[in-house]
Amino acid sequence: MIGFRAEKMSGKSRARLGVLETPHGVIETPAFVPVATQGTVKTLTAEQALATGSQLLICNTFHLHLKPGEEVVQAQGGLHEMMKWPRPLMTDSGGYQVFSLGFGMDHNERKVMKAEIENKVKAGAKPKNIKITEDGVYFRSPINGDEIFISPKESIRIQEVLGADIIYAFDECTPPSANYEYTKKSLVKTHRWAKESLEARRGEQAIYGIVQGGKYMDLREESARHIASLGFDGFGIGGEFGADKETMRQMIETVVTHLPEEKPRHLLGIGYPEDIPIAIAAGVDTFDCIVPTHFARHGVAFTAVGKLDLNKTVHLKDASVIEAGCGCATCAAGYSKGYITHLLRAKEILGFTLITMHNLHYFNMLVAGYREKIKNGEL
RNA sequence: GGGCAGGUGGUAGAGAGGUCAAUUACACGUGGCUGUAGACCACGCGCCUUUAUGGCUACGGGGGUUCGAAUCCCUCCCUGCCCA
Repeated sequence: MIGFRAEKMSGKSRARLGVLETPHGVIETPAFVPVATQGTVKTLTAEQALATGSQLLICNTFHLHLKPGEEVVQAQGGLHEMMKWPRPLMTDSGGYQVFSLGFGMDHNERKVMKAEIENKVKAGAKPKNIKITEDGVYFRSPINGDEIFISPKESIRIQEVLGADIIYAFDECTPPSANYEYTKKSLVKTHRWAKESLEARRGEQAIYGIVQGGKYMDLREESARHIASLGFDGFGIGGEFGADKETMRQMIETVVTHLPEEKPRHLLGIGYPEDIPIAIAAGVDTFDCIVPTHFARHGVAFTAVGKLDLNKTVHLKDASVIEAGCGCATCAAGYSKGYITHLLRAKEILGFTLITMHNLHYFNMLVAGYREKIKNGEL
């Protein structure tokens, strides 16, 4: 089980400084949560991930069920032991894959759309590669085409075998292109699945319910109220929030207003550095995002002055580090931009590791800075 | 000296008379990426412009055949292998 206490509430926003206690240690919140989908922060050892200042990781139920299978993880002593990650873990339920392997794949749709889009997913629409039923979702394994059925009960069963500290209810992450009617119908299902997920839990793990509702404010409110009433240990806020950052801010704030103060809130899959203060100010305690790790493998480093594309040949003769004064393992050791650019161009995996370490450190330090600001009454 | 095989865009390598400014890959360039399908994807990549069913110059050099040549013929130059 987990415990959460807010140490300080901001007077300027809904932001709060807190401590989340878990069987594998405490997390100072707000906290950034690196993504470790397949039981690894891609390109890093657990020791390296720890060295970036990461406190909590999120793994993925669907992917670990597929490979290596939860029984293998169990035979390895559970997720923490297998990964050699001594600190807290959460597992996402597989609800995101209902989007990413469903409509997301069909329409080449992203979770966050940069502009208004056509609401082409209407009630009754069916994704090509998966089958969403009232009871659960039939997936096709991207590995070998096997059919994989995940229901709330099955997701919880898998998550209990995996053994993270915090698990999630199974939900449907709706696509940005979903119209009102589709989103509303999906929400009814997600709410029922939330209850079934909660009832399926047998162990001592904390379980978070997930608020959906897409970009529709009334559905978001309804969802927050409903999920808050079910007795979860904490809350995830999923899906997308409309076309611009201001809408996102309002949406998250509204959702948070309807969630109990004494329980932790996790924003799923957000965000870019500029999204982080928005989420924190709206009252979010933890948030995960693939951006620092994913971009690292595409050669992009994050710095105080913006993104730096290290693929570019202009960096080859640059002997300076990614960011002067940066305390990450990469910059502290003096690995130069030129060297990293060379590694990327030579397709040497060390390049990815070096940028991943920098990026995660950058995100973690950014959030540590916001914790400081809350402490000092500046946020 | 003789014989054989070749010379195509940054590189490798297709193409064997019109549909070729030339398949493809790599390299290169520019964008994208928000609970990870993706160490990935998209686009561009001779030059010019009024960006078009546009113009110009191009498949080693020169000459020829043909309505039309990267593709056929002659010749020169160069490269590799084999024989002397």
